[in-house]
Amino acid sequence: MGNDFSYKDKKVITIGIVRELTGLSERQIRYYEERKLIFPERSPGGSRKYSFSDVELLMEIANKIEDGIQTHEIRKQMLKEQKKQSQDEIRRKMIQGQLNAQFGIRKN
Amino acid sequence: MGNDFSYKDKKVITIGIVRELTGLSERQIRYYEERKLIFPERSPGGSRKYSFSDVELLMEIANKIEDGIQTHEIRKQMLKEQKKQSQDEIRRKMIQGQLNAQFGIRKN
DNA sequence: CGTGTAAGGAATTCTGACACG
DNA sequence: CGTGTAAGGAATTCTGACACG
Repeated sequence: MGNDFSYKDKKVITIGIVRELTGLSERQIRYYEERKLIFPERSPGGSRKYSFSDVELLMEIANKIEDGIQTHEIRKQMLKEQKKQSQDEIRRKMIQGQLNAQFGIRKN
Repeated sequence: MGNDFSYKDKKVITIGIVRELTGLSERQIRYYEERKLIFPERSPGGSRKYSFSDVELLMEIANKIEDGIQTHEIRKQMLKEQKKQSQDEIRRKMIQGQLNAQFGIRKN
């Protein structure tokens, strides 16, 4: 149910590669984490690991920073976005649930 | 024309992550490269970088090794596979070319 | 043939801090 | 506030070689 995720959300990219992909400095990338805009995983040794989704998100963040939006403001925007998305998710599931109840379970 | 590739073929994964994803030792991963079964890119400093496709390929290789197939044999199989695929690609393009010639250019 | 390992070095990453503003 | 930088240390990766078989 739901394509969920495959490669795009696997946290496998080290910060040096992210630097190359985004053009951001490691300092910037770590700072955005400090401001709770991005959430890499960690290797056993402590190295940060990012996903392709994270890379995309970092580029969006960079754009907003360039537009003069502060990290605090960006964070609020992102939280609002997340809330909207989870509500959509709930609606989708409720509708799907009703369909299943009426017509039986089928994939998708 | 052709979905080509997106994330799956981007070489962004370091050998330590590949080790975790595949369960292979770094020694094994490097050895399969030495035997020309896998072709990582390199960072400026010399570190190997793999794609998700590489990870999948490594797991197939590992299976064959377990079945007692030698690297040299695996390499021959892979070359044969590649030849078949590129021939399919050529046929596909020729047919597409004829269609374009008769009915004009359109996407896909 | 395929893999483990110890060796030494180089590249990569980490944190906390100072600086500027 | 957002970012650069030098500092010191730790984790990561690299190569070439010896070993076993």
